Amino acid sequence: MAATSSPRRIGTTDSQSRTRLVDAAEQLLIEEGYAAVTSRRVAAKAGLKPQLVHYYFRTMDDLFVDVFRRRADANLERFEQAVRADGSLRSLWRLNADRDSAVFTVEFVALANHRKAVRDVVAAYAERFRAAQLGALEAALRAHGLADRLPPVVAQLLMTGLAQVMALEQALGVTTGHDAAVAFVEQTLANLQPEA
Amino acid sequence: MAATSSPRRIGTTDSQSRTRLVDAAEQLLIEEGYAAVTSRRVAAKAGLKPQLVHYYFRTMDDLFVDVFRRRADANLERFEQAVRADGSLRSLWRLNADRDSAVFTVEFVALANHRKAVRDVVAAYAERFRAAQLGALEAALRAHGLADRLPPVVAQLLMTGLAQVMALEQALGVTTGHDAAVAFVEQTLANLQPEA
DNA sequence: GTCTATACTTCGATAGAC
DNA sequence: GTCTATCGAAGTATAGAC
Repeated sequence: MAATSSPRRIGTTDSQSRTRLVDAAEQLLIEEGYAAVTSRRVAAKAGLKPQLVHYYFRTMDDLFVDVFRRRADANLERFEQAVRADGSLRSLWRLNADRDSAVFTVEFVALANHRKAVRDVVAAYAERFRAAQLGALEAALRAHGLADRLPPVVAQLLMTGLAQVMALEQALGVTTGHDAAVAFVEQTLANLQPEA
Repeated sequence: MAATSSPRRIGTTDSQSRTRLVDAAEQLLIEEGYAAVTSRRVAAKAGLKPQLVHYYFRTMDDLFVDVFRRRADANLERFEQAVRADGSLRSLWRLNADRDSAVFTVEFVALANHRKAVRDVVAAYAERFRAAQLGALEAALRAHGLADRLPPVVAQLLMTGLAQVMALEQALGVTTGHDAAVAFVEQTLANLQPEA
C-alpha cells in the first residue's frame, strides 16, 4: 500500500503495541464517542505513552481509518458467512439490527461527514455491505414473484433503514412502535422463508 | 425552568451575543461535526471572546442542548404545519428526506449516545416527531384498508428509516438503488394519495 | 447585565535518543 | 525497530473588572 511520503518513521503493522492502540481506540469510540479518541486517552487506555500513537499512526485520521477497517472487515465477514451458510434473511436482519454495530456506524457516519479520509473508507465499505446482502434478498423475493413490485435493492434499503432507526432509537430509550415493527418483520420473513 | 444552583452568573436568554453563539455553534456542528464545537471556535465564528461562551452557557453541553432545541423546534413546526395544511404524505416524506436535517440528526444521535443531557432532549423530541406524523399516516392507510396489514407506526418507522439511510448514504456519495427507492416511494404515495 | 484576565488541562505532532 | 522529551496550540471553566 504505497507509503505516504512522510519524513517521520512509522511502526510496523504487526506490532503488539499497535494492536493495543487500535483496541483502545475502538473501545473509547463506542463508549464515549469519537471526540474522546485522543492520542492521550487512547494511550492511557492501552497502558502506553501518548507519543506512541503518533509513532504507529501518522495522524489521528489514520487511526480512525484503521479502527473502522478492522471492525468493518469482521462484520462483513459475518454477513458473507450468513449468506454462504443458507441465505437466511433472518440472519441478515439480526446482523442489521445489532445495536453495538449501529452505534459504531453512527459514530463513523458522523465522522465521515467531516473527514475525507474517513468518508472514503466508509463509503467503500457501505457498497460492499450492500453487495454482500443483495443476492440473498433477490433470491427470496424472486422465489415469491415479488421482485417486480418490490425491487430487491429497495427491500434492502428498507430493511437497513428500519433496523438502523430502531437500534438508534433503542439506544435513546425510545421504543414506540418497535414491538409492532418486529412483529411485522417476523411476519414478512415467515412468508418469504418459512422456518424448517 | 428551575435554575441549576450555580455560583457563577449566567447571561440572559434574549441577549444578541447569545444568539450569535448559538448560530455559530449550529453552523460549526453541521459543517465540521460536534468535535469542532469548542468554546474557542464557536466564539471566533461569532466574532466574540471565547469566555463569553461560558458566560452564556454553564457548560458546553448546555450549548449543545440549546442548538438542538432551537432547530428541532423549527423543524417540528414544519412537520405540524404540513399535517395541518393537508395531511400530505409527500410533504412528510420530503421533510424526512432532507439532507441537512439528516446530517444534523446523526450528529446529535452520536452525541446523545454519550452525553446524558443531550440524550434526554433528543429522546423527548424523537417522540414528538413521531407523534406529529402518525395521524396523517394512519388516516391514509385506514382510507385504503391497509392499516391492519401495515400498522401506521410501522409504516412510519419504515419511512423514517429509508429517508434517513438514503440521506446519509448520499452524503457519503453512495447512491446504489436510490433511484429505485424514490420510484418505489412515489408509486406508493401515488396509490395512497393520488395527486389533485 | 456584560465582558475580560487568567488558571490549569489536554491536544496533535515532531525531533531525536535508545 | 521502538519509544521518550518536548513544543506550541487549543480545550473548559472560574473569578473578578467594568
